[in-house]
Amino acid sequence: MAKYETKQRKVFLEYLSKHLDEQLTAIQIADDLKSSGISRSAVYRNLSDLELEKKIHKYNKEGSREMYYRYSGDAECRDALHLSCTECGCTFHMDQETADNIIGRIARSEQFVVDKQETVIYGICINCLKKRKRNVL
Amino acid sequence: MAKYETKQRKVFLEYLSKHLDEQLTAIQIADDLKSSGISRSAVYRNLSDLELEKKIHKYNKEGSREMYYRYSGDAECRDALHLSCTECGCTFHMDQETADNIIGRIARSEQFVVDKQETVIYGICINCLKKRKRNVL
DNA sequence: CTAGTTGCAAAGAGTTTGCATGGCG
DNA sequence: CGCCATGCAAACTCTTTGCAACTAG
Repeated sequence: MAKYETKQRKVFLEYLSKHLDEQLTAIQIADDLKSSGISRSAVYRNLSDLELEKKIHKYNKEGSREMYYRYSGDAECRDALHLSCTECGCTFHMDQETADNIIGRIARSEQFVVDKQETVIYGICINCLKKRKRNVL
Repeated sequence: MAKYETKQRKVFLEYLSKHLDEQLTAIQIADDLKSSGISRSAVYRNLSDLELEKKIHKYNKEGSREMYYRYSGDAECRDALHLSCTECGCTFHMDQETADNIIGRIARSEQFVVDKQETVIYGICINCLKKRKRNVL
């Protein structure tokens, strides 16, 4: 897979690099790339190629029907444990030391080896917490 | 919602209680309940009612198109942090002390409040690890 | 030239919905 | 009796696929 560097694939990968770690649906991507002359099926096919290469994470969000894709092309991004805010959708990496500590602790107390790639920890980020407090006051 | 106790709903809830914390697809459930005379749409409708009541968690698994449902009707189950094996699909609760410790640590070092209901930690359980080792040897 | 890639439209799969019927309270 | 829930089938949405045309190497 991904043997030829077509102009569609080039534009597609460029697009993803600009949206590292964002939560995107296939249709969002396809719409954004329509003007660049990339078909919906090319988007789907390239997405699933990347999924097989483990460069993109495919998942879904509570209550929605579509799949979401999170591109984390580089190794650093792939090795990190992700935190994702259910309110604003922002996603970021957990500090490595904290992550390693947590994963070690789970391994010891639960005999369970965490898969960093597969796991996303959901919750509320500090900004959304602050916003909430503001609205309550 | 859920104002009348129909015989379908009764059977449906009974079924779920027997499959606490398991990963089920709507179609699996519908198939299992077909013989009890419950239609596919009733299953879907009851599932989404439960989702609104936060008694069931809806999500999807990497690489599959359908949604999975995990019923955790009782409060204890809802309050626990779940670990799920990507190999055998078994799901269980993290020890409360460990969970609280981890969540506290993330709150402090990342300023991020984990949502236990929404988060599932994926990885490999001890049984599957052992199986793997056996196969390697 | 050969094999991978694309675009289109059609097929698929899972889920949702409209409407008439039936059952709970 | 009134309202909610059910069943059926049709509608929908997102995704995948077959196939012919195209293009990178």
